[in-house]
Amino acid sequence: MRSSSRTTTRTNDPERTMAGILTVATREFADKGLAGARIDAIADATHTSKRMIYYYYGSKEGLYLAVLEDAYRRIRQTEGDLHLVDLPPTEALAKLVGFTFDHHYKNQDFIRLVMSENIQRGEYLAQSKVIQDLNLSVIQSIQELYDRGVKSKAFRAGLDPIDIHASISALTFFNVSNRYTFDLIFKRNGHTPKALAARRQNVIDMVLRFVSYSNKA
Amino acid sequence: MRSSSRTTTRTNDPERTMAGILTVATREFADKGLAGARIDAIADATHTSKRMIYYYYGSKEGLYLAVLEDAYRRIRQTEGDLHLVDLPPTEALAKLVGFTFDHHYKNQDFIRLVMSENIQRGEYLAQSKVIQDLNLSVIQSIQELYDRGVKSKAFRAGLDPIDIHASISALTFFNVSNRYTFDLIFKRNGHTPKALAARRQNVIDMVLRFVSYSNKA
DNA sequence: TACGAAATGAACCAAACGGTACATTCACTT
DNA sequence: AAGTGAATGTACCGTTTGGTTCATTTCGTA
Repeated sequence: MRSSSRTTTRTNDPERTMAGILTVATREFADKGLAGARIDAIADATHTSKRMIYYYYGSKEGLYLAVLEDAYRRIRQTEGDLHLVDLPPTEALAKLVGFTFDHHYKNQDFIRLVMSENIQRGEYLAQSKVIQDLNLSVIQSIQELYDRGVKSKAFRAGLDPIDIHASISALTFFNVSNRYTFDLIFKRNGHTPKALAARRQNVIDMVLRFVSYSNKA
Repeated sequence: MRSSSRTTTRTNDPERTMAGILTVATREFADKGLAGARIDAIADATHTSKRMIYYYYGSKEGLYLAVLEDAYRRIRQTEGDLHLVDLPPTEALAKLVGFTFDHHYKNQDFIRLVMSENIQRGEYLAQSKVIQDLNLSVIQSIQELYDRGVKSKAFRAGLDPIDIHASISALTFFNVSNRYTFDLIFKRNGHTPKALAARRQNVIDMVLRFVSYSNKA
């Protein structure tokens, strides 16, 4: 006696199954971290079963790694085409910072995964062969843009593009990563559209003033 | 038949027991996060037993909350006496930023706990009655120092002390919180004494340039 | 159209884990 | 010195959880 009358036509669709698992798993891992995430919870939220998770990803950690890699891959994809080369250096940098700010804000899952990964001392990121050859483009963009700025006397010389990137990341990442503790301690809501816009502008200003030769306005 | 010959002299020392548990638990929670931490692991690393953990702290979450509160309490204690009032505004701000940078670097456990807490959306920090009335002093310091700076025309007007604090926190926090993923992706070691000193100086410069009226030097 | 590999479902398992029951010992008060 | 509540040790328990076993169905292909 199985599904009595109905034709039970099961359709095999491995790619869809895998993608479905990955989507659900991303949410769960971003939400709870590796240790806090539950395979059963992921399975339940999927249109498939726990059996399939192990069939395709082998283990909880395998799934986590796949999620991590996919998250980085997606982040890389949306970056890139900002056409910074077409803009004068100051505007280009402002655009890059503003974009990064928005980008981090829109990809909180990614931020949370990165936090998770840092709590585990980068253990899984270190295992990934895929991830470690991708973020160079950002640095190249900054390098190119910075060199132009120095040449045109808009920027001061002697700065390290990776250091500039670190500052941009820090300011934009923190805005998302620490929002809960920060807002709680200072009893405010830093994520109203208004507060967010103000913070965004200050972050941009901060970076511009850091690289600028002089900083009026 | 119990410990056969020896006198078995057990010494009761509740305060020591509690403090011991807290110390070990802090390390474990900072290391693995709330979900990743293991009560058995904490118990084993203690000079006492799991029974005592529940006797004093009630539950895993009770212990975690105690750890969180204690960590914030300790951070607050070491802050405070910087005597910024005695310094001219620019120097005072530089000192505050530098101190915060070092302070975060020296208290990585605290950083990791805060990360953990943000992954859980501040759920436990929100429960704490103790924590939420402490960080005002930092803001007051910045406010005082900033006002002096504006008055002496060293700083430009119109900035928000909480926003300045956010920037200082972001730059110094990120340096610790994201060290693993950052170093991995950029294939470098940002935590040699040399790299650290350079980064520290840049962070200070960045904040000073942000508030400065003009920024030569 | 028969065949075999890929894909899927349902039930099950052993270990890990948070938490507790029960008995015992310490240390302070009177 | 007895009595009492606080403090501690040992052993145990029920559930959760990552992972698996076994059987079945799908579907491209020979």
